[in-house]
Amino acid sequence: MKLNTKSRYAVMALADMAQFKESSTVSLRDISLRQNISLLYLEQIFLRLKKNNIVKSIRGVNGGYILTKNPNQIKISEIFYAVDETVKTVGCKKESKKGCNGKSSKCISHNLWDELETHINTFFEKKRLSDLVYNQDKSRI
Amino acid sequence: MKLNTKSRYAVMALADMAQFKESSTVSLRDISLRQNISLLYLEQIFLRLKKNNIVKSIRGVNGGYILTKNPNQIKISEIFYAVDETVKTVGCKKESKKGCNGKSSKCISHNLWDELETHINTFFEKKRLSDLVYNQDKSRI
DNA sequence: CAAATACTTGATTAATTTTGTCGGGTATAT
DNA sequence: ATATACCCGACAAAATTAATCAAGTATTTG
Repeated sequence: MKLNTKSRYAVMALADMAQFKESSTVSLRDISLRQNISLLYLEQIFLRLKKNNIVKSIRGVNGGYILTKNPNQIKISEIFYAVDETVKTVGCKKESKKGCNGKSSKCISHNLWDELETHINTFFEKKRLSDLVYNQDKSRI
Repeated sequence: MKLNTKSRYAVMALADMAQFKESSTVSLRDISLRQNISLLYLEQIFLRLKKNNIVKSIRGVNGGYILTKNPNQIKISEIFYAVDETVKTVGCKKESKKGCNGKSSKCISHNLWDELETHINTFFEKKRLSDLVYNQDKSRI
């Protein structure tokens, strides 16, 4: 199982914003430099974050992005949802008539994967952006 | 985050074996038919399971594979380890001198991903093959 | 012993997904 | 005006996953 960069970068970038929000807006260029993430890729990610109302944008010189809520009100799960990251553990489509393996029933391990999905999603539901910002200095290298 | 088929098939196949173990050995051909998994792909998977001592093989006619332990002694985590499935949430190598993003320190979200990894691995450590076999009929379609 | 079954192994290919980049925009402050 | 910075769809490169192929070896059974 691997977490993709899109969701990882999204969280990193938002945490960065939460941390460096002295100025009202934060430009992607700054985030790009500080977090070492490609600017063009960040743009792609922030379009989605904006569509999902996690940030709002201000155009033009001195423009940038602002968090729409307090970091303690932003769940990691929302961020993941915004960038289309979902936890997929089962092979079969839930809607499909046929079961996981083309048979008429659930595959033998179906329930396990369902539990796993719930287990992971619960983690993301509990965690908030603020958990990163205020704790991240606790155990640096 | 997506679970790959290799680990999913491995668990399915082993659960199948645990369930249909009337005869002493179970052939991959049977598993292939029952679980709808490519025989050739199964062979690849079982080589790894064998190397990791989760099954042993008997060649020739009436041959097949046998679980080396009781299903209640086989952790899902061992199975995953055997087929090289690991949970990877962080971008940076743990050994590398440089931090996650080429900087000298851990990235801002590093601890979160570490926690996530632990959270998922704990799940796999707790679950055993027997949990699948004896429960799987509880809520079939 | 011949034939069928079933495991063994490394290499290679096909398919998919991820990870970006590109090119052209538009809005705003100075 | 011009520089900055967001906006957006399409596209391409890279990596990974999933699966197949080819050519075996061992064992049972008639």
